[in-house]
Amino acid sequence: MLIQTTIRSDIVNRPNAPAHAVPQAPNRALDRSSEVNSLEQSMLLMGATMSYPRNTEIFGENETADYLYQVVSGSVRTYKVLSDGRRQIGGFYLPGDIFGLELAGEHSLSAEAITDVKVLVVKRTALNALAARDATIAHQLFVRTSSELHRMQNRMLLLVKSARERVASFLLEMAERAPRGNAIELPMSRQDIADYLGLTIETVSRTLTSLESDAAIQVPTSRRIVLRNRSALSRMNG
Amino acid sequence: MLIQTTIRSDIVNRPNAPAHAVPQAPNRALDRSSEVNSLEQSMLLMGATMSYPRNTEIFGENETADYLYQVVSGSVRTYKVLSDGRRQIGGFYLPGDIFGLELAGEHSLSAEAITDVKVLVVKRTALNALAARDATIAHQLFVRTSSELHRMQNRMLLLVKSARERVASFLLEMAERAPRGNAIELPMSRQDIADYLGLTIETVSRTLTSLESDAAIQVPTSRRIVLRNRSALSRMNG
DNA sequence: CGATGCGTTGATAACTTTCAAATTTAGTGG
DNA sequence: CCACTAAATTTGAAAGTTATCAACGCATCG
Repeated sequence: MLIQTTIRSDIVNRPNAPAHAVPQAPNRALDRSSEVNSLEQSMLLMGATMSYPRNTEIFGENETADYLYQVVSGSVRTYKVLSDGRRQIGGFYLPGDIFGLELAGEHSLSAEAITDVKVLVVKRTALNALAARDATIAHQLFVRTSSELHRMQNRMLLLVKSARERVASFLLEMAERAPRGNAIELPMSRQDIADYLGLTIETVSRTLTSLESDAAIQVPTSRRIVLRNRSALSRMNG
Repeated sequence: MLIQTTIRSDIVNRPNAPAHAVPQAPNRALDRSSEVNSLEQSMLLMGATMSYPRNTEIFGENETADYLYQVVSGSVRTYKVLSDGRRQIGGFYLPGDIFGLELAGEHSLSAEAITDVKVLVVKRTALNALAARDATIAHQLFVRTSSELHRMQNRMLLLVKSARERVASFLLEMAERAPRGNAIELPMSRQDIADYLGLTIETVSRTLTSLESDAAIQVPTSRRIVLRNRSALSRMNG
């Protein structure tokens, strides 16, 4: 059985910030930073940094999953292509996020660089060996897998809603993950968003336009979105 | 952060079979049965059996998650109700399946008995204590959480598809989980199926009728479905 | 029986996709 | 730096899919 697991760091660096930058967010991550650091520090010690240009593949579905990745800078998407050509995006990974953790031997999704990307690459066998003798590391892996499961459950709830609700949820999710006040800098295209939400690009575009005319958001450029009324967006979330 | 985790046993007993029955399936579960048994046997030793009548609550969203449950007989659904009254079903649990494993203190979904149900109830603290001193148990918990994540990912793929594809996937999933040849005995109502697939009962009903007229299935009674052409159903799966 | 719950079927409305075209943005070479 | 081409996004109109509203059938249960 193939498992594609993704782990989100509690400490999300700003896009393009150097990997070793101290997170400037004065948020809740601090109260368990020591735990977070032990896994992240281990990865930093064991890992090598790799660069991938925009739109290149990091790993492919069904390749052996020998490595685990953490985004240093840039953004990554994982995806699956169905037999009829439709593409479903599994997730977006921002700096600090971990992706590509497989339980079994093969990746169940492919991963691509959305922008030029730097990733920290860690050998899976090395991390497993560490987890075997360090219960803290093992626990963190478990916790993060569980977190990812929780995220999936929310995603599941999202996917049964209307286009408007899906887009609103997506915007709130992105705003939470890369906080810059009320503005969001989207690294991904409309097509990526559409394939993430299970909609078409036209529907995503129209929905954004509609949210803008309702004064819930503002779209100064296609990749930049300002949240004008978060509570309205939250209400759409069900 | 609230985590609702669910674990599916590799050994799925037939509905209504006694908990201690030796699984009669001559399938792939055997090659790691010793591992599977150690968790299941531990639960059996530590747990107490409880009964819940049809349509009663086993636990509620936001209740403290002190226990973990394994279905002995009957079927269970987990669900979440959105603020506008819509209900999304998180999963169906058949005999052998484990549900209600939370990472944090509270359940993120509610659980109800679909039919009269017997469940094995295990104190979470007891199982955690066991996992702390038995790496095999801890590993099994991790593996099963990962498995659940994998199932969620497939579910995610399912939810972006058409009504026909969703229903086909649902039928194949149920057929795989409770194998009785080509017939499926559904414990849940059309409303449950609809809330699981993110559709309305009318659409589910019409889709079943349509699949029947295409000779892909046969619906002798509303709760009993015979798969007549699995490859046709699989093709719909993308 | 009559009431009630569940499932099916029909007609219509709402929403999303599809197909097509216009517009804006980004990238490239002079 | 500007002009040009290609790519991405937005907008429009029509078609397709699913939801909604309504009615009917069927079984169960008091």
